[in-house]
Amino acid sequence: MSKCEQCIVREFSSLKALNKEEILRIADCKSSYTIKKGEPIFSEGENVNGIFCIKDGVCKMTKLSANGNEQILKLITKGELLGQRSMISDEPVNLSAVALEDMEVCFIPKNEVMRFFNQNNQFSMNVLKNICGDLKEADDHLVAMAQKPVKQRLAETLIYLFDSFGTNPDKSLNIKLSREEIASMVGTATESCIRLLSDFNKQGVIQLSGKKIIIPDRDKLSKLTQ
Amino acid sequence: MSKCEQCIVREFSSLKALNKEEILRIADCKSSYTIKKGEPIFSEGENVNGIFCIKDGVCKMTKLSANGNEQILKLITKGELLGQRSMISDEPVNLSAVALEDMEVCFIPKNEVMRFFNQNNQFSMNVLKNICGDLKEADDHLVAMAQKPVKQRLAETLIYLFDSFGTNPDKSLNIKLSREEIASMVGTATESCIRLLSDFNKQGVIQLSGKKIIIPDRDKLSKLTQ
DNA sequence: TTCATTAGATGATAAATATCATATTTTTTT
DNA sequence: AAAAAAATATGATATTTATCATCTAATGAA
Repeated sequence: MSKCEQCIVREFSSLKALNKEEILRIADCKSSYTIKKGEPIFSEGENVNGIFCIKDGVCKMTKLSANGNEQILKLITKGELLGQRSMISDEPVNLSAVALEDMEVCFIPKNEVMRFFNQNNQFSMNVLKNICGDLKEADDHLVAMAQKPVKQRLAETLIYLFDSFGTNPDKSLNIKLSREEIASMVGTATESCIRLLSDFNKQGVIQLSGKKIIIPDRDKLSKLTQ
Repeated sequence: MSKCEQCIVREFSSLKALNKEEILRIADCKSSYTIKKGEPIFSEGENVNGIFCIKDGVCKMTKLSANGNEQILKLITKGELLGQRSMISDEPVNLSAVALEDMEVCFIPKNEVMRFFNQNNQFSMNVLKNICGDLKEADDHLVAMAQKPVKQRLAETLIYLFDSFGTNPDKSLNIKLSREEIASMVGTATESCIRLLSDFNKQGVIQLSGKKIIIPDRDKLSKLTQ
């Protein structure tokens, strides 16, 4: 069992506020899991009772809409925490987390996290600011969904992927998503998404090569978001 | 200047965690304002540096989309607080608040609120839980916007208004909104909104009488949301 | 009250998006 | 490697939604 001291999650998340002693305590009580691509870390409605540290890999945060469609709200990647909101609200999680690639995660039980939360002011402030950031993002996202047409939303989604995951040497997006998954980020039908990608390709804003999406010029694509 | 002790905001908001002494302190440092219908309490991008208590009246929380349309994200009514997220993130507000009717509000400067925040654990926990609730709501709302057609979203909006503001004796919604405002809650064109309201009327799910919207049977309307 | 202005309503039409069908390509399984 | 399955692509069409035009009703100012 690792000591958590060198963990990337400690480096990048709210946990950076914890001191050595507190980190050791976590190392003691955490449990580690490997999640295979396609498997859930948790599912909408579950009682999670703790938070997950994403040590490696990427997952999608999804919610089933009433008509059975899955909406992807965001992607979470290594270094981040999952389940903070639900832990604080003391409610079941409202989103599912599903691995997009094989993942390494750790679980820290609620009572431990809440101990730090109550005794370490910097930690609780970090968590709070994180959630505030999520709320702002959610509001922005909501307005885009309500007001922007599919073409603009698709462009925004591609920019989001570019900014969050960067590109490979060939400038293809460094995140593996099916067209169906991109569509459910955008909030549109898979065929519409494919068609628009194809249009972007013809316009020269992106290049499609197999299922790879190449973004030669971020600015050019970015213009399509407004 | 009132003493805040009997204030409805104290009764219903996070402020209920404050003790008598703390409330007196607020009474001392607060400033009271009357906001006329149509006027903003604050606007997107402003540095607010404190929170507002809504003593009376209702306001809309809006955000301008890139194409110049206003989206109404939610309505805030008496007893609630405004500006918590922005104060905690130490950022300009990301939404505008505009009075839908004449309002009574009080402003509490940031340094005072933060003092309570740091010294009164129950208060900070209340604020945190509030923001967590907002985040959950925003996620749900986002999925509805992305996945549901306009007709369903309109029905949801009417249900939201019914549940939040109730009805007059004639079962008309007890909140005054123009068709344009309803449309910008739903995220659609004003004409489309009017047309659908007219359809609902013909279907007998609602009744239109002047600009009043009468909801004789919540359940019947509720069925249109799925 | 009367006029002017704004809000609401509705038709006609255009544009955006979804759906269904089917072909092609890619991936997985055998 | 071959066969099967799944994902991607694209055409045809239907449905949804927006836009523009025009009319009517409601509201506010003189």
